[in-house]
Amino acid sequence: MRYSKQRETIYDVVCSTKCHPDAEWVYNEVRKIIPDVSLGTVYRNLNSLVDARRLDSLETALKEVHFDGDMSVHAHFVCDKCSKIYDMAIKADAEKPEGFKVSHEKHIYYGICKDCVSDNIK
Amino acid sequence: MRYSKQRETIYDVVCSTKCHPDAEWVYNEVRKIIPDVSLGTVYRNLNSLVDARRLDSLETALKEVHFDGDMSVHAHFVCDKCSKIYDMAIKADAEKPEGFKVSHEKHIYYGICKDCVSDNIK
DNA sequence: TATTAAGTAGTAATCATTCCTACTTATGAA
DNA sequence: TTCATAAGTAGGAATGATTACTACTTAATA
Repeated sequence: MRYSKQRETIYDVVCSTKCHPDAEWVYNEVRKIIPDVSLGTVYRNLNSLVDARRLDSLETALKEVHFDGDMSVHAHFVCDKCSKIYDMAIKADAEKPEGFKVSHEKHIYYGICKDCVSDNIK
Repeated sequence: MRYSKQRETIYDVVCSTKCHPDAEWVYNEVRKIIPDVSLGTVYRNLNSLVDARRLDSLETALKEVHFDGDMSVHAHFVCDKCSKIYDMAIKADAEKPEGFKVSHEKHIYYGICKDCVSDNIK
């Protein structure tokens, strides 16, 4: 994989936020740095960065694809109400099935986040 | 939610297989029972069954949506080579932070399955 | 600095999924 | 058992996120 300014900018943009952005958000941020970047380039590179295991992707209940530059093994919590995505620590890691080669894993919890729970009480 | 023959047939079809089918597969199976069922009806009911927590959905690395009638908490292993989906015992659990209401969870492992690993050795 | 294969911008095409409309049916009340 | 009505459906059109295509550009290597 050859160096490209576009790909590294896309990578930096995803890594510099904790908001778990989607492709459109990344596109808009990258345009602030490379105004004529194309949306296709953003999609292509997000995918190749995920394939290269430099980024992670996750899907919300609404089937939106979001990206995460934090490649440490951790879980996500997606709020069904406000759609905010939270990072969560993984507690236990148990037995691996014999003969299967796990290359990466996704742990997503869905529900109502702290903020939305307290909004309901008000 | 009112009874409909279409919805119950769709539910039965998903529950009667362990293959974690996608919408198209369900559509073709349901057509064997209700020949003039429409694809829109299959999509609408798969979604409403997921919303009603009677079915589960999961996405492969290729962003295909698959369905599962087994609502017990378990993980999935998706083979990056043959795309087969396996059921697995839960390996990882997250620290559920105070105040968050978890309604359901997804645990997906990606990699190479036992069969494909041994194919490579041959 | 010349070669070339990988990468890009811009735009067109794709296709899984959703939306729309007129018709059908389950359900509960009278 | 009608009847009213709101939920559900078939069939087809529309949507929109993502991918594909093409001519141009650029990184990497000799």
